[in-house]
Amino acid sequence: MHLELNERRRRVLKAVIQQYIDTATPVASQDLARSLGVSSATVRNEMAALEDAGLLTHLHTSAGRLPTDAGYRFFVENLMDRAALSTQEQRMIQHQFYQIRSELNQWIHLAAAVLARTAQTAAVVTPPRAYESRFKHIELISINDALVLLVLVLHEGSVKQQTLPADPNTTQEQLSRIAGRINELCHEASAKAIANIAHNQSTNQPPLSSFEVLVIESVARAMQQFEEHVNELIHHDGLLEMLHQPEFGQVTRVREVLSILEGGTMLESLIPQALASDGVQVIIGGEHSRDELRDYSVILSRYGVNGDVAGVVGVLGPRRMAYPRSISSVRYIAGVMSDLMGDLYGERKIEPSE
Amino acid sequence: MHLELNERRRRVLKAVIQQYIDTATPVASQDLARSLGVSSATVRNEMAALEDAGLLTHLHTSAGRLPTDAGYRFFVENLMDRAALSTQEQRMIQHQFYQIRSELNQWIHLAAAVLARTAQTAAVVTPPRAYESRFKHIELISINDALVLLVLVLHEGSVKQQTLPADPNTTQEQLSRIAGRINELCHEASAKAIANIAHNQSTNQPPLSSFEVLVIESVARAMQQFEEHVNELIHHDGLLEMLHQPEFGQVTRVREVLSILEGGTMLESLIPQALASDGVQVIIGGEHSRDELRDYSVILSRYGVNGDVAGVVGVLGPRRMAYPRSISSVRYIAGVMSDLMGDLYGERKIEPSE
DNA sequence: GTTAGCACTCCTCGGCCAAGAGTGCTAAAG
DNA sequence: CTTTAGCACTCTTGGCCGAGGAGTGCTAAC
Repeated sequence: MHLELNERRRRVLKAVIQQYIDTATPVASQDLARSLGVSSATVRNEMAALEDAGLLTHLHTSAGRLPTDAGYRFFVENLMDRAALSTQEQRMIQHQFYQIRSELNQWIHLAAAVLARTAQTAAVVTPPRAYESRFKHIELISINDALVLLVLVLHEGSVKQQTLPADPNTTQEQLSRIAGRINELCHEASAKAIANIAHNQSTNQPPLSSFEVLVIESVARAMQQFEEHVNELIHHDGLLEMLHQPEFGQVTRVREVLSILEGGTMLESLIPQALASDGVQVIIGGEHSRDELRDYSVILSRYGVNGDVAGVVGVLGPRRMAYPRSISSVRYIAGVMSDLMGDLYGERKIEPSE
Repeated sequence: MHLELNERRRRVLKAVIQQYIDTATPVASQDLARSLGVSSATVRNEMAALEDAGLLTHLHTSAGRLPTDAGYRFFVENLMDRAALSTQEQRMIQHQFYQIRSELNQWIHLAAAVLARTAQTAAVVTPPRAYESRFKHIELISINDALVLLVLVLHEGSVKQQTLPADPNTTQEQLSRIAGRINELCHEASAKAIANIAHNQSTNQPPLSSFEVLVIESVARAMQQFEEHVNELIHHDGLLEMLHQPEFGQVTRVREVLSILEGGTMLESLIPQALASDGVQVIIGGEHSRDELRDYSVILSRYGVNGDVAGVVGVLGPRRMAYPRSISSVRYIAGVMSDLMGDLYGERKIEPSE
């Protein structure tokens, strides 16, 4: 991967990629001659060499050069200026997260919005998910004669709600007592452990009422669903802005992007991969085996608290993407979100029990 | 609006519109001659009359006819067959809602998905919102030494969560006691009433601790925000499928739709209008004053429990939309959702107090 | 009132050509 | 051996033209 390239050849490659990212037009030898202080013929020779090396290509004889996947890859790994976001931008982002730090379920909206604006492409964010969710607390609230609202709080802070049928005339006091008992029974338990509590009735003293069993089973089911992330949704933002990029001149491109985002590729393939990796993942075009990604690049990072709970944040854009800026943005925002989550319950890791 | 049109002329108009909806191609006199049992010349005469009446138009001399806004309007109000969904479809939809009836926050996802598939256009759904939200219940859950999770349940069943800073070493028992006191203080109260509780400290006996005031203020703020629907989001689905329609041949169309959905037109203009109206609203093309809607039609219906809590469900598509099917779908799904919400807490309306 | 016939209009699409962009090669210069 | 000027060559792009075709509007006959 790390090819032998002399200094000037690297400069040419870098210049081609930067200009192509900037203008979306194949770059001609003439364009670089001036800034490199050599003639266009010399640049052409260098370009031809880079093309032999598989880093550049061109669309037809009389067209300028543009990078291949390998070219972009080399750029990202060896050539690119790793510019961080300006401190001003960092402050703004921090500030916005600070504003809503208490509203957990707005995080993903904010993260997607900020990332889309900062990286100037479409952003994707998944909500944080526990590897193994642990029970924290339930609450039972009477809604009317026959219905009860079950609010389930999981350890990493996510809240699930559900309604359950109840015996008529169950009072709120009774419900609170029941909730209290279940909270003790299920304290810190995993989904499996809770399912067992409902099934191995005999060990419970006094035995559980049928309503209590129903509640416990509902809790177990909700936690299992949560772990299998049946409900996991990808939130995205910035699609509209991305459509102004020239690569989206025809509607099929738009359809491709939408079907990557909403049609499963993201969820089935990219997100799991990002969850399983450390650091920022950069996937350029056809490097990924999924054919529908051929013309797109994806930059993803896990965020969260190590080994405890994690989500994914990142961007999706055309292969011709502002890699330096996008990578910095993804890295920075993943960091901010991880810090915030650390504040919320990272400490618990250090002080083992509550 | 209700023009004088003889029977045959109505038949011609209806046939033109149905065929145009079907094929997206201007319809020629020849196309209708067979099915109407007259010659193409006769059809042409009728078409010319309909054009004079402002119900049809054509793009250039040698092109077939297509409906104007007024033509579609006449069709929707006087000509269209009001076919209900098949009982099989109805059962399927009912069944799907039944499956997730307990998971309130999945309703809008399901509704949008089902509607998009049934009506075969893009669907939009807003979550149910109370006209004036009333306090139901809070719960305070210790997350770690310095942070507390506040879970707020509103009367119509929605749940808000928020984290608050707390004195170190506050125990869960203390928090539960505080929650209990606040639950009593705020019982069934409105946002304003709760804000007053926090401000008119003097009336409280014993006086509220600073943490209690913080909690109450947070509750009041959350409820106010909820009423002003600062956070109200429109969920949509089916965009990808709609892009296969021939009107989306160029990307500007896609941008237009996205900016209607996400750029404010929906939220600022259409949703409030639908919330304020009874029944199914049909807005055809330029009938609405917003220029960006010129080429689109919108069908919206309020759903919910009358005077208590309501949301909006509907579809957005090209003007050439399958009105009969879309209108039936929107009406039916709004009905199903209203029924479900009625089950949840509509009864309360009949039995005045809890 | 209906319809056959026909002239007329306007769009669509393919082919063609000129202009332009940019390369690759060659041969000369450094 | 590297660099560069020069030039022929290739391929795209955009405009233009003209044939073909679709569908109308009108007129005159039924």
